[in-house]
Amino acid sequence: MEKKVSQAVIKRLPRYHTHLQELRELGVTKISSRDLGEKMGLTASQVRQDFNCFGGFGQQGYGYPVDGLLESIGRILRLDEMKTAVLVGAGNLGSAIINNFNFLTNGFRLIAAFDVDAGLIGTEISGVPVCAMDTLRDFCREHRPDVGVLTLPREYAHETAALLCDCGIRGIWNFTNIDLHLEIDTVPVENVHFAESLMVLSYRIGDRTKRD
Amino acid sequence: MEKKVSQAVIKRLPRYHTHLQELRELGVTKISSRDLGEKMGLTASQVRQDFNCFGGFGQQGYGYPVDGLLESIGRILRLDEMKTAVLVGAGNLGSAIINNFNFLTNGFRLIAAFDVDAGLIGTEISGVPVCAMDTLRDFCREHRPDVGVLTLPREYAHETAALLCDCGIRGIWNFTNIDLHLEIDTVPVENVHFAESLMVLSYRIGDRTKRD
DNA sequence: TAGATTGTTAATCGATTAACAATC
DNA sequence: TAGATTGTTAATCGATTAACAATC
Repeated sequence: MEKKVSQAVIKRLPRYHTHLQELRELGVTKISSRDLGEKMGLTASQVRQDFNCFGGFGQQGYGYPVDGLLESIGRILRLDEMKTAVLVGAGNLGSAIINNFNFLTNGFRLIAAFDVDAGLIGTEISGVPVCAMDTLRDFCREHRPDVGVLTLPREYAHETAALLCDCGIRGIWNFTNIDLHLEIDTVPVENVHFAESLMVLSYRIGDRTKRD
Repeated sequence: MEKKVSQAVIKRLPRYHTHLQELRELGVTKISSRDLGEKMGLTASQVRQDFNCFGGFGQQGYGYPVDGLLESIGRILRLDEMKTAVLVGAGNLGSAIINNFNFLTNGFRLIAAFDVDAGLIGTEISGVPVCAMDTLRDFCREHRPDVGVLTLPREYAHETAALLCDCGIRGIWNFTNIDLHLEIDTVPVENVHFAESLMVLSYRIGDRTKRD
């Protein structure tokens, strides 16, 4: 029953979720693999293969119920279970993420931020308390956050990641331009590397010029 | 001579670049595919295959010269050509990117930001002037920026992307939680979707629990 | 020359697509 | 029942890995 789910499929799950949410908002109650695929730029075959990694969500001759499918995918992604996160590095990027990113709709409660800046410590950013960096260890031991968000300068990324792992963190969301995933492979790491993304864009627009 | 370069290879190029930069800083002058692969979590074969998409950068019996390889990859990614960018939406996320992200080291000059907030218009963020949203069209016609950075509310993403395309933008760097790449396929779009990344992490830590 | 390591071809592996029987 | 569409198996395609001759 339990098929091994490939990385490619997992990366598509959030997109399915987003598109299904959109459909639900539009009042659509059922969708065929063909229509969903078309909307997302995938083949109907691929959509069905993807869903069947987790079991039969559809009904022959009818399609997939939007609500049920959305809930199933949400459960697979564990969006229904509330998890907690701490953010390390409450500077520009860190505070932007606190202010902008909706942790709650993604199943996370951001319980604290940490920084070395004395001017920030003791304040709140969008309701999230900013604590002193040297209280991070004790805080994690006490509150056992599930995920650590790294938005600090790259120089401190490794040691902080190590500290978090040491305190039993379950995952790291890494905004640092450093490949953490290689050294710490006991704990899953997801990277958000702005520069890599822009470089790919740079390559792709360059390519385009040649064609003109 | 011109092999088709796969998406997978292109996505690895920025990582090669970063790792080679690191090596150069450490004073390393040559590296074998085996050692580079080990450092990056790839096989030696894959490293050689990747580089040979673009031509023979190495020397048999010796390896790859770090400097030369770095420069070649930089040129492939067009990091050596200076391009220009405008940012649309100078709120929290937008200003964080302006303040934090080093456009210059990625071959871009951020020449202006645009917003509807009268309080921001006329100010500067890290030396980047913030202009009124309704001047965007004229500005683009005059200055012909290469890339548009979308950090505005998702509701306005589509119309703004359309406007930019209309003014001859060559690429879009999209921070909006919307799949732009499907509708506008004349212009390359690179997406930075925070939520998707966190959902994948959520899935992966969930998975881990079962094993314990 | 001997050792090392590339460039490149062939083999393998995995993911996507196509096809179709099952069934709502 | 007839039409539609899934679930699933088989075929294809592409990417990764292995192997090895070329050569520095």
